[in-house]
Amino acid sequence: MLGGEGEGSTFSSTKGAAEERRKSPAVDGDDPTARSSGTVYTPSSAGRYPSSLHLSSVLPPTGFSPSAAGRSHFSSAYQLGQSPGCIYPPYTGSGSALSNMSLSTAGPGIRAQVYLCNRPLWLKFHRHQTEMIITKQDRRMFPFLSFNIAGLNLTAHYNVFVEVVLADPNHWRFQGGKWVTCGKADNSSQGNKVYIHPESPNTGAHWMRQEISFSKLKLTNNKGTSHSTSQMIVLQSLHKYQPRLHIVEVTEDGVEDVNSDVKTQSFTFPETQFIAVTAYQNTDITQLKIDHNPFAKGFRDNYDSMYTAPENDRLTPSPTDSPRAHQIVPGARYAMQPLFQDQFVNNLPQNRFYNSERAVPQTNSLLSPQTEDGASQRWFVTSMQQGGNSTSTSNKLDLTPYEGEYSSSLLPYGIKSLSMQTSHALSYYPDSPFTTMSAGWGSRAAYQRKVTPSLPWSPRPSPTAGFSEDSDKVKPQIEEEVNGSGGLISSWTETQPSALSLDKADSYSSACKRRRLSLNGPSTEDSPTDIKCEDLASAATNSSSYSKESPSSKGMAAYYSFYTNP
DNA sequence: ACGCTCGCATCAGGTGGGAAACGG
DNA sequence: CCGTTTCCCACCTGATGCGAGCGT
Repeated sequence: MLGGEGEGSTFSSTKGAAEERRKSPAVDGDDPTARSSGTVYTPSSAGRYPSSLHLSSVLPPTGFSPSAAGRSHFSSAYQLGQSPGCIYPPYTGSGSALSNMSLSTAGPGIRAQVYLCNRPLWLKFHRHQTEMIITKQDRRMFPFLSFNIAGLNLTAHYNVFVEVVLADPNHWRFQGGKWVTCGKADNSSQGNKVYIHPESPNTGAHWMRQEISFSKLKLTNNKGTSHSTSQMIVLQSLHKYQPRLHIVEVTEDGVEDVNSDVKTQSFTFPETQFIAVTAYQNTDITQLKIDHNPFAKGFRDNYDSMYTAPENDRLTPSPTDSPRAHQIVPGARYAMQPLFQDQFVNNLPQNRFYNSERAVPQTNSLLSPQTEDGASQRWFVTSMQQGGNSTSTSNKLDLTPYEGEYSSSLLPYGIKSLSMQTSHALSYYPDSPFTTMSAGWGSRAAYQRKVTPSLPWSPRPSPTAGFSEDSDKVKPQIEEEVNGSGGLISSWTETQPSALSLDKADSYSSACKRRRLSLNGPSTEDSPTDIKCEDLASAATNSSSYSKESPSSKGMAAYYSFYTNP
C-alpha cells in the first residue's frame, strides 16, 4: 500500500480518536499531499466532536441540545434515526435535519455541495440493501465512499471526515430472502465511529480539486481494535448504518474555529446506508461484490458458465468492463465481452429499457437536456427538497438537475472536469493512481506508463461529465428506488429484476442463503459477468434495476449524486 | 556508457467461500 | 438446535524491484 493514510497510527479510545484527530493521520503519514500542518483538531474540537460524532447514534435525543451542538443537524439526524417503527428512518428526508444543516452552514461563503462519485454503484447495492462485511481484523468498505466537493472557500482549510451512525433503532435479520427487523439495536455500541480523511486538514481548493476517497476506511466489529487505528470504524453486526460526510472549516493548523458553529457541514447519502454483517446474507449483494470488487475477481469465473442465459437483470457490469479494463485485464474471458454484451442487448426486450423512465415521466421535465459534454447533467439534491418529503418519503432522494451555481463554483477549478477519459469514475481504488495523483501517483512513472494510455476512469472524474447521458434516466430510477422510509422496501421489490420477482422472498429459502447452493437467484442467473458499461448504459436504461449506473460511455464515468446544504 | 522502456517475479494485502467454533 | 462469528484457504490485484533490451 501507499501508506499515505497514516496506517499504523493508533489511539486507544473514543477519546483517543479525538486525540488522533489532533494528530492527523495525514500528518503522521507520508502522504505527500498532506499539508504541513501538524494538527488537525484542538482539544476543544476533540471534545466537541466526540459528543456528536461518536455518540450521535447512541445517545438519547436529550443528549443533544441545539445550543450545545451548534450543529443541530447531528441531533436531528439522531432523532430521525430514532423514529420508532421506522424501518427506513428518515435520516435524510428530515427537513429538520437538513434545515438545521442549513443553519449550521449558513455562514457567508460557506455552502458546499457534495457529489457521491460512485453513486451508481451504491445504488446497485442499495436496491438489495447493501451489506458490509465486518471482521475482527477489519474489512474495507465496498463500495467505498468517494465524494467530490464543490462550493468551498478556496483558501480556507477544512477537515473532511466520515462518520458512521446507526441508521435506525432496529436489529436486523435476513429471513426469507429479505431483511426484517428483529428487536432493537444495541445502542451501547462503543468504539470509533469516525474516519478522518488522511489529507485533512487541507484547503478548499485541495478538496475540490480531487475526488475525496475513503477507500481505506475499514470496518470492524472488534471493539478492542477500535482504539488501534483511526482507519477503523467499529460497528455491530446486523445493525443498519448510515455514513455521513462532515466538512469542518478549521484554521490553517487544522484547529477548528471554536468561534464558529456554522462552519460544519454534513452530508448524508441514503444510498450509502448499509447493514453490517459478518457474513453476507443476500446472495445478490454477494454477487454484486464479486462483480464489482477487483479483489473478488477470483470468484467470478465460476459463474461465467452459469450466465449462459441472457439475464436482462444482469446485476452489473464488472469493474473491468470498462474499455480500459478490457485492455488491461488479460484473459480470454474479457475478450469475449463484446459478444456477451451483444447478446445481452439484443435479447433485452426493448420495453424493458425505458420502463423506469416512463414510470416517472415528470422527471424529464426537470432535467436539463442531455448534452454531449454533460455540463448540465448533474443531480443536485437540496436539503430543502429533502425536507419537503420528510414526512412520508423521508428516505427519498429528490433529484433535480443542478446548474448554475455549481457549475460556476466547480468548473473554475477544473476540478472534476478533467478531460481525462474515464468510463469508470467508480474508481474502485482511487487512492491508487486515480484519486490522489497529487499524493504521489502522478510521479510514479512506471505505473503511468502502463496504465495511463488506456485509463478509462479518471482520478478526478468530472461531475459535469459524469452525468452525461444519464441524468434524465437515472433520476426517475432513483426516485423510485431510494424512496422514503417505507419506500425502500417497496422499491426493493419494484426494482428487482424480472428474475427477482415479487416472490423472491419465498423463493429465497434458507437454502438460497449460500450462493453456491442456489443457482436460481437473480444473481446467479446473471448473464455474462462482463458486459461493457457503455452498453449497459444504453441498454439497461430500462429495468429500474440495473440501469444507468454503469459508468457512462463517452469516456465519462461517474454519476454523481450531488447534495448540498443550503 | 547511460537512460529509458518493458516484462517478469515477488510480495503484501484484499476478497468471498466454507467449515468449524461459538453462543443464546 | 440454529443463527452468528471466526478462521483458514485459494485466488486475485496492486506495488515494487530487478534485469534485459533498445535507442541515444
